[in-house]
Amino acid sequence: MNDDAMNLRARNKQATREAISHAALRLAIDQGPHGLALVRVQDIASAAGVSPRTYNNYFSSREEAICSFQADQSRRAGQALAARPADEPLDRAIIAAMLELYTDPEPDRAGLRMIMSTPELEGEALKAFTMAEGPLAEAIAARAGMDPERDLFPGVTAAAVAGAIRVAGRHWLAPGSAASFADVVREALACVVPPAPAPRSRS
Amino acid sequence: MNDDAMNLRARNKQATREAISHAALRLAIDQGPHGLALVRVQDIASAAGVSPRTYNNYFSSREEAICSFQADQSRRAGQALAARPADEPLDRAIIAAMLELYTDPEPDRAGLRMIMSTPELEGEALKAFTMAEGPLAEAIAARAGMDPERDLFPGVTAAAVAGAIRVAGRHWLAPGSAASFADVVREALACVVPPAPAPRSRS
DNA sequence: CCACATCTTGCGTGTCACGCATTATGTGCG
DNA sequence: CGCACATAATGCGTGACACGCAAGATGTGG
Repeated sequence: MNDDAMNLRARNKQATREAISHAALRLAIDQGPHGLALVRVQDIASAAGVSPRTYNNYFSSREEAICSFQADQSRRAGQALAARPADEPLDRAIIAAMLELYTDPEPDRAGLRMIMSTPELEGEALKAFTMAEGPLAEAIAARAGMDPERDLFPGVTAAAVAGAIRVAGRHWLAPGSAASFADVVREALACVVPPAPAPRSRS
Repeated sequence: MNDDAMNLRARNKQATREAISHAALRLAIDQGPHGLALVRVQDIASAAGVSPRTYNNYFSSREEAICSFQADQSRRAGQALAARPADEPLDRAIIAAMLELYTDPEPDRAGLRMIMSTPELEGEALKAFTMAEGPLAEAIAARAGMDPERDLFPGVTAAAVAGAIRVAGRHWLAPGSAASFADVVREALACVVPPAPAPRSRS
């Protein structure tokens, strides 16, 4: 009961959080990448059914609210990789994990285009994608038997993977690309993922 | 004469721009990563010897002003790579160019630490490092004989390189790292730079 | 059913970005 | 050598925002 009871409150919080985030992204998409300034905090709050002050209890900027979904997704990158079977080679594990995480439902083109090609959102969008790096680096280090504090490989590889997915997204949004997002991500990751992880420990 | 005359105006602009940026970074460093909110626009403007309104003619946020130096540096990444001899292999060219650009004067530890480990600056800092990617991708594509619009390799590699340098910076700032920044960057780039560029064109 | 914790809300405040009009500072030409 | 023009700097006013604070609403547990 403790769990259920606590979960009730926690889920209310989560629900309003998602309501605000969803409303913010929706309104932003409606106005398009060039009219983001027209999306007022008041609009987001009322669209989410909360007070403007409450909105500010969950997010401290419009940008943060709009990119919240992307940020949450990136935060799961670590556990996505950790969930892969331990005997899978690193490169295959990374590719499989990232495909699961980012292409399980094909991303919403409008939403992704909004957060990736709106100048005012660039900073928050980069923060959102970069949030994958920490957990990813931990998971990579665990797999390669390295110390993420001492060895550069995990952190650098994580950054490369996150960057590859970001570039894949940009490419997928570009006009004239008929490929599925999964194919683009595969091709992008193939450029940076080490076929042989070369798990040398630091000298 | 046209050049000199025009240069006078342009150099005045550049000078005030640098004055503002420098003052902003200086004040931010003085307050430390935890007191950025105490750095008022008015302070930056008066420290730079300009009006607060003028400050806002050059930068539209404190964060942008503080990270301006890093952004300018990143913007030169493309030409740094393009300036390498054409017969140099891609991996060596990238490493040499990045070492020139980012380690020619060893970075200022206080400044780098400020922009890399201040939460409020994270978005702008990422934008600053990411600004290297576009020009870098162009230069890589030119070297590999690829089309940066169609092939993913240039863009992904550029993102990986920028990410590697960012991670190298973080590692270099961590306590207990006695290595020079150049060594850290070398080691980081070794994790992502393709020893053989594998210049296959897209099917 | 009641005391407590947590969430929501309204209000006030200080800061900020920016449009607009005015003044100062270079620029090029007659 | 000035004089018309372009560009930059400044002052002012406005609208919006983030956030601290305290009161009210809503669950939570005994």
